[in-house]
Amino acid sequence: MLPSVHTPVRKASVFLSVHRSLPQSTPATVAVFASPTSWIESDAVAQCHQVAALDGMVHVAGMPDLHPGKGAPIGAAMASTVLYPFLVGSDIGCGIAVFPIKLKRAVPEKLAARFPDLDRPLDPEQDADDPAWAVLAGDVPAGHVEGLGTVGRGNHFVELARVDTVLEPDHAERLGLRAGELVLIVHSGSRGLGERILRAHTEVHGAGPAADVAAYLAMHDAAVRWGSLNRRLLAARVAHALGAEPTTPIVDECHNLVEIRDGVYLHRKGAAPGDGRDVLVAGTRGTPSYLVAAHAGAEANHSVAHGAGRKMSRADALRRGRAKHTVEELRRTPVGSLVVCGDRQLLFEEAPTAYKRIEQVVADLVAHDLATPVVTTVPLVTYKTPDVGSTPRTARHDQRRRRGRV
DNA sequence: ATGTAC
Repeated sequence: MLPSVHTPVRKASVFLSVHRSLPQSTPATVAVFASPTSWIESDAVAQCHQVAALDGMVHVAGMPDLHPGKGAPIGAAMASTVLYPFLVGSDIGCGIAVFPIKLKRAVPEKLAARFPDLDRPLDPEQDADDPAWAVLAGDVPAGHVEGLGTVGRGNHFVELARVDTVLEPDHAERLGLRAGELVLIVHSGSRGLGERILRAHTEVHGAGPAADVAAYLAMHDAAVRWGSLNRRLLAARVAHALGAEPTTPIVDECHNLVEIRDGVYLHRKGAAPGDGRDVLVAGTRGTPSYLVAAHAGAEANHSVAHGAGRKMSRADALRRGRAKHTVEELRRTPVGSLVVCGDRQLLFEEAPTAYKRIEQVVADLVAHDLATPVVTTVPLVTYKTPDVGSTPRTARHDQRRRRGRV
């Protein structure tokens, strides 16, 4: 239920709340694009108002996947005359890309076993014949070679999915998508690079504005390029391992970044650019995703949701999930897909029940005229982190292996 | 979400 501080305003048949945060010389507006029945935590709305009270803030738009983050809400687009690095967060350049992939047969059990270890960085010797290297033509942004080709943790994943329902046939055709065809969906960011950039700022300025905007933006832009490059590396790596040709993405939008738009800094944290772009709104490890044509206007800060959005904190998902689910039912989902995840804790944290219903999130985007669904995709194999082998390993061994030293 | 410290 939405907190009482919200003043619901009926707009046609949809719900939208717009109000001002006081006191401030030029008060910022807050708008949350969700229906009254959608699950939005009051803590997340409170974070929107905290952000709205910051110096220079103009407008805060909460997406239907809005949920509380560390200091700032996730699923929000925040326009300000001042650039705040913490409103982008540490995973600068995180985004979701969609790559067509052609496979003769798609048996989840067989393909799951063929996924490469995406915790291990690309190795010049071990992966010498990997076509992923071709993606690296030219310089690596910021010279950051560490972690290239790794997917990371948290909500990041690489998923082999099948195009299911085609809702906009002409648009789908333009993207080269037909029902039954396969895609790789890659959700990953700038790994250690973005984290390093935010930390360098935070150590000196905390949650304050960027002191040297040009310097921050130069590093930020490199992290955004690094993230996109890494998604291509990941897709090429997986395609190679599955015996398919690497492809270029038909969709690749970054949902953690800042851009200069209409003369202000538009920070996006878990909000994808929604101005005439195609965006993959990720479901969960066990539910469909929606590829949408986004057409969000100024009131939504030209943004759309980036996924289902967490309904439970990681701690709650772990505690409640252990009582509710077995590892087996999380590894084999209701839609028949497999989840490759050797980390039991992560499996519970990322359980579909820990997330909002993607159908409701997309319905909210549609109701507010922010996006039009083009196709749905259904997972076949979702890769999170390597399956644990039969040989017990020490934590130190796992750490070394992730860094490519074993 | 992250690398690192506990």
